[in-house]
Amino acid sequence: MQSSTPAGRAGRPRSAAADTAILAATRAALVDLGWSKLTLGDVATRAGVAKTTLYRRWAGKNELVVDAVAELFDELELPDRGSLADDIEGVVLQFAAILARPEARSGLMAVVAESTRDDALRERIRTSIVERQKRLVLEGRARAQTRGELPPEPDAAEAARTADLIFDMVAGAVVHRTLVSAEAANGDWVRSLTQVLLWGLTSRPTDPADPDDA
Amino acid sequence: MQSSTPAGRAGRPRSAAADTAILAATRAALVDLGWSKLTLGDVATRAGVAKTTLYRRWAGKNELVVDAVAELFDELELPDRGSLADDIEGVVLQFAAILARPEARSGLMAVVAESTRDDALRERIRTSIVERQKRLVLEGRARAQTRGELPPEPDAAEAARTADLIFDMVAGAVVHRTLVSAEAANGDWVRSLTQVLLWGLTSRPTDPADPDDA
DNA sequence: GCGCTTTCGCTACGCGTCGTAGCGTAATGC
DNA sequence: GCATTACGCTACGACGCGTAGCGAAAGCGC
Repeated sequence: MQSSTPAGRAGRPRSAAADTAILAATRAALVDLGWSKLTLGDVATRAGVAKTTLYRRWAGKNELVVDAVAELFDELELPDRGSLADDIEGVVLQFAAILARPEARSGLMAVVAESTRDDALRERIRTSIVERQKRLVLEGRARAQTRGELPPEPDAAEAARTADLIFDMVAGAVVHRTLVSAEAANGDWVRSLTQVLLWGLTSRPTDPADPDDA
Repeated sequence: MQSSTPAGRAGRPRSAAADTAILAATRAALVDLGWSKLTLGDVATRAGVAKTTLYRRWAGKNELVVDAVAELFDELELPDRGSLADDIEGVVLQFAAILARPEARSGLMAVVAESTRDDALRERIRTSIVERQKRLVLEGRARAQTRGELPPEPDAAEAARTADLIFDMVAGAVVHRTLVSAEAANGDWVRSLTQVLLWGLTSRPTDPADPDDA
């Protein structure tokens, strides 16, 4: 986020209600118009605020949509379903359900596209969306380790690399399936994905990062 | 593509050179300006053609960029490197190299974003990019089967589903790694990815699509 | 060669959005 | 009450969009 109380001092405080109204209006506009036809003037009208107010809080369309979309992914949870496989399937289905919503589809990909030429924007996406949800991988692994389904990781750096790999594979596969291949990430598909992932991670006889076994 | 000879009959033929010049100019503009600041007027100037000529051939920015980017992915090849693991690593590294180029980064993600609200555009992407490169998966699997690294697939429908899953996982993971996580898909990472994928696919004791083993 | 057909380059236009400036007003803290 | 900041509103120049209309060029069939 970026508002709350600006910092220390006096003057009229920024309306917190305006923030939520603007972000909700942005999502509504994404549903109705999509990214390309979304205009800040329209968002301002929907939110019931002046266009200048919007520009005082966000630098432009990119930053606004990042914040509007980021809130969607905070819904993700990782309830204990008893096994690592079921945990993975559950969270992947949640992720797929979010990506099925039009405000997430068009908004997320568009800002990622813009972020390829805007380092500040990419960092904003990373901190407010990606890194924020990487907790799910860490939590799931830790839970699986206490269950005994995964061995403890002695090397912290290697553990971090593996977590990043898993995140990229899961998130990337679901995004590619739903947005590029344009097919639903239904139960069957998620089960297959989980199967491949689980077997690939658990049945390693040797350390894959070790070059002498390749 | 969409031009060549319009169809049957007389009149001045469309300049094939103009097509290639326009697509090259589009990629150059993507490098210099990115998707959002790319204008069709600028592309026309770079290509040395009139803006009206451009509109006679492409409906808009989306279709133009799809065609311009699609040509990049036709470079992908699958040379026989002796083993399935090496084949996978080779093609993934090629794919990553293409995605490292700025014209592919911003262009591809942007049109995918637009395609979430434009079925015709999504179909254009699928036929001219996605389905076109799925050949790599099929070819790699066939080669691995003749090597004896993979068992033959009795069920054709199941084989197609598996190929789609692999494609979504590989393409999605590389895209997510390079564009969202913004880290290079270098040799170490590709080896880890291949390792997980290979173990996940080969060490299944039973049919994962069969519900009675779940 | 000659005419028919289609493309091409060019200019000009109305339309919509952008992002900002300026001003008066509203809501706080001290 | 007074300084300070946020807000709503209006107006503005700039720019890209996508199209229309024109004369000229480049092929094909005869």
